[in-house]
Amino acid sequence: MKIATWNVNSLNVRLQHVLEWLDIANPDILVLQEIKQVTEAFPEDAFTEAGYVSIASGQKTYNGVAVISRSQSTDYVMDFPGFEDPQRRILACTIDGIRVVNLYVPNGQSLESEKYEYKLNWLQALQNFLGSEIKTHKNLVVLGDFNIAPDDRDVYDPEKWREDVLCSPAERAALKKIIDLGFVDVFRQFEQPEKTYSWWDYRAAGFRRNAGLRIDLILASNNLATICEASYIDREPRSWERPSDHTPVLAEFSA
DNA sequence: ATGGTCGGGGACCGA
Repeated sequence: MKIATWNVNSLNVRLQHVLEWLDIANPDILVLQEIKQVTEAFPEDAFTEAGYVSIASGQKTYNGVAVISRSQSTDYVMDFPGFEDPQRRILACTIDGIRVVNLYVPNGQSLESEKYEYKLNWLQALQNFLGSEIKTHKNLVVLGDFNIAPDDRDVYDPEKWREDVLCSPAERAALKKIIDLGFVDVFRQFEQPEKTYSWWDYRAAGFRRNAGLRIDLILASNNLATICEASYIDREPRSWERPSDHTPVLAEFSA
């Protein structure tokens, strides 16, 4: 079972990249963020032709999440219970007995911004939701664009980013509380090359200089983590023409 | 700086 996450920064623009990558990587499940289109515009037929079923939760212009899978998905959740939010940032479903939670965590903009407050509130709602999900689903995988670099190892220039959004102590503490519910950041279960990132700024030749961050994560429940056989980042699509600023992150599970 | 969206210029958003 190969599971992947990719923030595509507009599926309208990136559909051919996604189809090409599905053909190369052949994941069983691919979750997407920032599809930036209304649900009705989601290109379901293109994924059907590629041999996948899909489900999307979109909105105009911003955000939007989708799940593409070889097997049918069921039991959808597209909102945190009791947390009013017009922004489409979560899509939970069950596939082949695995509970999959696809996330597009708010960016936060800056530590002084109201969007940062929204980010922290959103992370609290996520923690509440996952606290309940993990009780009912032994095999749970939570993956997506977390917009948090968990550790200084995940930042190309930690000193520069120390008190900045994506790296601030409050965000990292919120992530730790979520992981402490009973998850493993599976990428760190395995030996990895130094300076491995999942996002690079379009500006100032970020990718060429490898000035990146690891902010796209795959958290497996402790039970599921025991059958995780590999986790890695595929830099290739970031080198394609007119790429997303993120690249796919993968994990492989036995059975 | 760069890229996407909406809209028809330039503001907003991203990380």
